[in-house]
Amino acid sequence: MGIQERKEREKERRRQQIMVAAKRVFSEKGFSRATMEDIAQEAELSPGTLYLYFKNKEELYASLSLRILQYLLLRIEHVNALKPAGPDEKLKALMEAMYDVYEFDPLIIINMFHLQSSDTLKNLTPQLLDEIKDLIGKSMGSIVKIFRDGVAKGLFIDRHPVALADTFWSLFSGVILWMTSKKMISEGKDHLKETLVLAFDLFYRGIQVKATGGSD
Amino acid sequence: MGIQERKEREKERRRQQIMVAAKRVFSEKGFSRATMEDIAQEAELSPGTLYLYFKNKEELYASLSLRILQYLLLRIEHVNALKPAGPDEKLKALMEAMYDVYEFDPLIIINMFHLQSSDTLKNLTPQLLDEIKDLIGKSMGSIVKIFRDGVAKGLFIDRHPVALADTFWSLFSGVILWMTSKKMISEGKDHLKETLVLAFDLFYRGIQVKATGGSD
Amino acid sequence: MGIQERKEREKERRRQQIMVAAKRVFSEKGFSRATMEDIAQEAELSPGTLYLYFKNKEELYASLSLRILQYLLLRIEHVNALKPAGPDEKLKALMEAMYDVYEFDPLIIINMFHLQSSDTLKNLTPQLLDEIKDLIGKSMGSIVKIFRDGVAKGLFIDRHPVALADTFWSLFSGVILWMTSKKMISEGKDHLKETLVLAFDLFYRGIQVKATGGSD
Amino acid sequence: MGIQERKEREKERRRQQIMVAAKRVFSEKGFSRATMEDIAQEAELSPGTLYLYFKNKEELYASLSLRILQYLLLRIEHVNALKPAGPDEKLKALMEAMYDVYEFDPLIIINMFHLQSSDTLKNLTPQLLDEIKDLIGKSMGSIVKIFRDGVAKGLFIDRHPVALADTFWSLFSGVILWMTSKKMISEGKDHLKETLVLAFDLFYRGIQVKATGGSD
DNA sequence: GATGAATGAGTATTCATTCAT
DNA sequence: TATGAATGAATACTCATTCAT
Repeated sequence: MGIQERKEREKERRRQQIMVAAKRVFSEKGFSRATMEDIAQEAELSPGTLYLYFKNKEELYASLSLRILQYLLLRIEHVNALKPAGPDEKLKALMEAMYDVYEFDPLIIINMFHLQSSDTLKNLTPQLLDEIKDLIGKSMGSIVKIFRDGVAKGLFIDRHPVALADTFWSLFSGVILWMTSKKMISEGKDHLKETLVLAFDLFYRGIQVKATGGSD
Repeated sequence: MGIQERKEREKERRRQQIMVAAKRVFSEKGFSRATMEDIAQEAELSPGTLYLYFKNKEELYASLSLRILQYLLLRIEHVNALKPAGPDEKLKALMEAMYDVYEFDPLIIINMFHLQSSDTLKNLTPQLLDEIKDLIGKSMGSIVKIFRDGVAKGLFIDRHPVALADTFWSLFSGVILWMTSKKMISEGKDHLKETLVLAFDLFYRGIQVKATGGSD
Repeated sequence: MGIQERKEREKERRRQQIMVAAKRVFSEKGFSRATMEDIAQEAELSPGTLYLYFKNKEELYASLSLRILQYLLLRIEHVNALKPAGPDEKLKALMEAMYDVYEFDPLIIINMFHLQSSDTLKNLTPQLLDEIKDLIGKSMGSIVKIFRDGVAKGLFIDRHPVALADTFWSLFSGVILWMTSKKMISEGKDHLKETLVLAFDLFYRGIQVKATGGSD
Repeated sequence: MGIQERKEREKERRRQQIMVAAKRVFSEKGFSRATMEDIAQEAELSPGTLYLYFKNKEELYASLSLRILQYLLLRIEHVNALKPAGPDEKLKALMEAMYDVYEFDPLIIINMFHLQSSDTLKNLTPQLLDEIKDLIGKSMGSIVKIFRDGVAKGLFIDRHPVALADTFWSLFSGVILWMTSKKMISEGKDHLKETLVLAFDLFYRGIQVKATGGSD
C-alpha cells in the first residue's frame, strides 16, 4: 500500500507537471493554436505521455479549469467561514478573494467561457464534467449564501440572492474580458485592476440598503 | 450607371447572403469548428464563391462583428441624440438599446471577444481592422459622453467617465457571457433578460448620487 | 467575303493581343504561377474571352512557342536563302539569327523545354501539336542542310549532319539556360551574350577541317 | 550511443526511402503535377510522414538536387585528384564523369533548372540553399581549375577559364535537355549518348591549341 | 510507464474553366 | 462576341491521436 500510495503521488506529480506546462502554452497561444506537441515540449515529455494522463486535448484544458475552480471554491469557502463577519464584510472579502483567483490564473474566465461549447462538453469524461459542474455549483452556492444572508439581514437590497450572485459574477468576468480585449485592440495601458475595484465598489453601493431609503 | 448600381446592389446582396449563412454556422459551431464548406453549403454557394466576397475565414467572421458594431453605434448615437433627455434618462435608454443589439445578434459579445486574438488581427485587411477599431472607439466615446455629462451635472458619482463606461460595458458583456455559459452547463432556464435588468438596475443605483450625499 | 476577311483579321488581332499579354505574364511568373486571370487583366479582357481564342492554358502557352518557332524558321530560311554564301558564312549568319530570335523572345528555350512534358502534349489540339512539330522539323531541317552542305564541301568535319545540328542547337539552348540559372543563383553579372559568342566560336573551331588535316 | 547512432541511421534510411520515391514520381510527372500524396503512396508512407523529414514539397525536391550535386562534386574532385594527368586527360575524364552523373540521375539538369525560380528559392531552408550554392560553387570551381590549368600550360585556347567552364557545362546540359525534348516530340530513337560524345569531341577540338596556330 | 515515429483525416484556399446574360 | 460571376475539383500542409518498442 505504501507503494500504491507513492505511485499515486508520483502520478499526481506528473499530472501537475503537465498542467503547468499546458497552462503556459494555452495562455500564450489559446486553445486552438496550442498543439499537444508544444505542451509536451514545454513539459519536457513526449506527446504520447500526455495521453497517459489526460484523455485528450479538451480534457487537459478542462482540467486546468477544474484546478482553478478548486482554488476558487477554497477561497470562497474560506470567506464564508469567517464566522464573526457580517454579509457586507464577507462580500468585501469575497471581492478580494476573487481578484486573488484571477491573479493565480488570469485564464479563469476564458477557461470557463471555453466550457460553453457543447463540442467541448462532449469530449469530456462524464466524471470530469460532473466534477466541474459540482465545483461551479458549490462555488455559486457559497456566493449565493452571502447574498441570502445579506438580504435576510436587511443589509442588501431585496432581490433573489441567486440573481445577485449571478450579477456579481458577471461583473467580475465581464471586467476581466472587456479590459483584456480593450487592451488588445487599442494597445493602451492596462486598467484592469482599477476598473475591477470601481466595478465592485459601484456594485456594493448598488445593493446596499440605505438608512434613509434607496431608490427601491 | 443604372447597370453599375444594380451590380453593386447585387454584390451587396451576395455578401449579405453569405454573412447570414456564416452567422448561422458560426453560432452553431463556433469559429474553429465551422468550415468554409459548411458556410458555403448553408449559403447554397460553392466554397470558391465565398472567397470572391471575403478574403478569408477570419475576415468573413470579422465582417459579422462589423455589422453588429455598426448597428450598435447607430443605436447608441440615437440615444445620444435624445436632445431633451438628461443623462439618467439617456442611460436608461442606452440599456434598452444594448439589449436590442443583443437580440439583433446574440453573438455580439463572443464576436468581440474573438477579436482579441492577435492571430485574428493579423489576418484582417488593415482597412477592415481600422473600421472595427473606429466603430468601437466611436461607440465607447458615445457612451462615455453620457457618463461625462452625468458626472458634470452632479447626477452620477464622480469617477472617471471612461472607467464608468468600461464598467457599464463589462457588466453588459459579463451578464451575457455568464448567463449563456451557465445555461450551457446547468441546462436550466434562461434568466438572461432578468439578470440583465437587475444588473443594470444595481449599476444605476450604484452610480447615483443620493440627495443626502453619497459614500464618496 | 470582305466581311469574312475583316472578321478573320479582327480575330487574329485579338489572338495577338492575348499572346502579347500572356508572354509578359508567363515571362514574369512562369507557367504554373501565372493565372489566366493575370493574363486576362494584362490583356484588358475577361478570363472567359481567353477561352474564345485558346482552348486552354497549355494551348495558349504553346501558341507562344509556335510564334517564336515561326520567327525562328523565318530567320533560318532567310539565312539559307543567302545564295552566294558558303556553309561557313551561312553558319555565322545562323548564329546571328539565333541570337536575334533569343532577343525577340528570351523564353524560347524555356518554352520549348516546357513542351517536353507529356501532360502538356496531351492538352494540345492535335492540329497545334502538328504545327509545332512541323516547324521544329523544318527549322532543324534547314539547319541540318547547312551542315550537310559544309560536310559535303569538306569544310566541316565529317559527322552526321543531324548530329552536328543537334549539337549546335544544344549549345545554343544550353548556354541560355545555364547562364540564366547561374545568374539567378549567384546573382552576379549577366555574361550570356559573351558566353554565347565564345561557345559558338569554339563550336566553329571544333567543326572546322584544318588545311593541314584535323584530328579526325 | 549505439542507440543514438542506430536512430540516426534509421532516420537517414527513411529520408532515402522518401527521396527514392520522390525521384520516381517527380521524374514521371514533373514538379507541379506530382502531389505529395503520390509520393507518399510510392514510398508506402502517409503524407504526414513526408513532412517529418522534409519541410515542404520544394525542399523535398531540392534535396534531390542536393544529392546529385554531392555526387557530381565527388566525381569532379576525383577527376581533379588524378595527379599525374594533364589538363587534356582530366578534361576527358571529366566528360566521362559527367555522363556517369547523368546516368546516376537523368533529372540532374531539370532539377538544377528548377532552382532558377525565385519562388523555389524562397521556400527553401537557408541552410539547404547555402549547401546547394556551395556545392554548385565548388563543382564549378573544380571544373574551372582544369581549364585554368590547361590555358596556363598552353594546351587550351587562351580564354577566360570561367567562360570555358560555363561553355562546357552549357554544352552538357544543353545536349541533355535538347535530346530529351526531341525524343518527346518526335518519339524517335534516343541518340543522347552519341550526341553527347560528339558534342564533347567537338568542344575538345574547339579549345585545343594547334601546333600551327588556331583560328584565333 | 514512456517514447516519438507514424498516421491520415480534416481544411483553407486557389484557379482553370464554364455558361447565363 | 464578350463578360465575369460562379464553380468545385484539387492539394499542400497540420496536428490530435495511436501504438510498437
